[in-house]
Amino acid sequence: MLELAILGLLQEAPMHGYELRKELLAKLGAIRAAISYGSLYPTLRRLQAAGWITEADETPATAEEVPALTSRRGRVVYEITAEGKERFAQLIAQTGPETYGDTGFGVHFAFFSRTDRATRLRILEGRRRTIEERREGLRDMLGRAAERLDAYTLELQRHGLEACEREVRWLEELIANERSGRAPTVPNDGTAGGPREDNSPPPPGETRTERP
Amino acid sequence: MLELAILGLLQEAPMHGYELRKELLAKLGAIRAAISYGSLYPTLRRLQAAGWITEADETPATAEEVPALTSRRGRVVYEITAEGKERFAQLIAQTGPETYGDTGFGVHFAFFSRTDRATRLRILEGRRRTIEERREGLRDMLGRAAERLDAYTLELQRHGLEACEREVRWLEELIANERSGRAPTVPNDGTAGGPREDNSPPPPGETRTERP
DNA sequence: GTGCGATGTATCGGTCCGATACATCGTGGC
DNA sequence: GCCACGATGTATCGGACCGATACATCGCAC
Repeated sequence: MLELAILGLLQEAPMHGYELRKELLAKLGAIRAAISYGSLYPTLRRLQAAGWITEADETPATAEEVPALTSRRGRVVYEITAEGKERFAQLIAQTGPETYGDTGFGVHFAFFSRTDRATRLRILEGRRRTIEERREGLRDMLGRAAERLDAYTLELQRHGLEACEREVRWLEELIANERSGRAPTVPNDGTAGGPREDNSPPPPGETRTERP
Repeated sequence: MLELAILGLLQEAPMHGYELRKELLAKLGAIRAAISYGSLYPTLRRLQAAGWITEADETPATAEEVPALTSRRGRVVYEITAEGKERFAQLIAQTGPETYGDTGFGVHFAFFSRTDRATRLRILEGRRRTIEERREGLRDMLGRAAERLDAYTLELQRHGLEACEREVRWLEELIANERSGRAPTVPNDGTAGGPREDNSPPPPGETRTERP
């Protein structure tokens, strides 16, 4: 998952580790509370060894050429390679069971603007399926095994069930939106690259319910 | 986290690995989709090495004494020791940052019926604090950095924000309930003819010492 | 001039997951 | 009669990720 996220972010701009982590937190903040250096740096080294990213020189060209009086242990800026972009495209398009788990789905979703619509639909429907199954499991639990469990455990299940129902509804909305031909690759800054088959308004956007 | 859950479950009855996993899934189904044997069995061995659980003989005494014609690779039933109960009490009472994360909170909550009220309140309030901070982070993101992010990422944040608001409201309710001396809001009629020794969900309970 | 928080790179031990292997048991279909 | 198949059951391996920790530089407030 980290691999996919790093490759995706480096497609927007070259970055060094610290920056990458902040962007990761900004983009995935809704689904992951933290990204550890203990997984980030090893992953970067792995990606570099695979040839998917490379170190970029950081000399801004305008800077005076200060030679290494201090050994200048500076930041290491990474940029994605052509093979890296290919790898990203492959990872983003291939779906499996792990694509529908909480983290996997979140990461894939965060890069939907670089995903073609067919894949987006496949992922949204797979996720819906997964959540529906989880929902049914919780319903069974609350029905059949209720008397075996204490009130707190029951309340936890009830809350989980509600979250499932809510997410299914959210997914329905997103799926309907994709099908109806909206669902844009949003024209953000000029950094092109993603698949692009239409324009027009964002996902559900303003179709909010309640919230006084 | 697994350690805590295993110790908690074995306090209700001795169990073997397979059974333990099913009970774990039943109790934690709302917060964990799966429990892997790859973590369960090593943890069991660790707990046994620490003296917190032991293997129990499984011979039902009524069975005919069939000697090992087949090597009888049977199930291994574990039961908790006195030290294990002590360990559980210590783990359940001690709160730290990891107590307020998604998994940690869920596991602690699932064993609230074995937790004294002061600790329950401490955990609920710590969790609320954590979620409130996550919520503020997402709000900032949606406010300040909105134009840097594409529509899908934004939608993900929005959905995450809503989930945070929802959970905070849920926690408020639970906290109010704890303070007022009631059990969690259970929609079902009580009357659970508890098969277990420890079927007192309601609040005024203190930590108990069962097993005469 | 010095303490301190942000920036920045890096490793280590440990937890947990997913895949895999393998063996037993009961049941229903042929 | 028998056998395929799914449930039960124990177990290991490699890999992903986390949390703690270490250390070094920079700007700035006091």
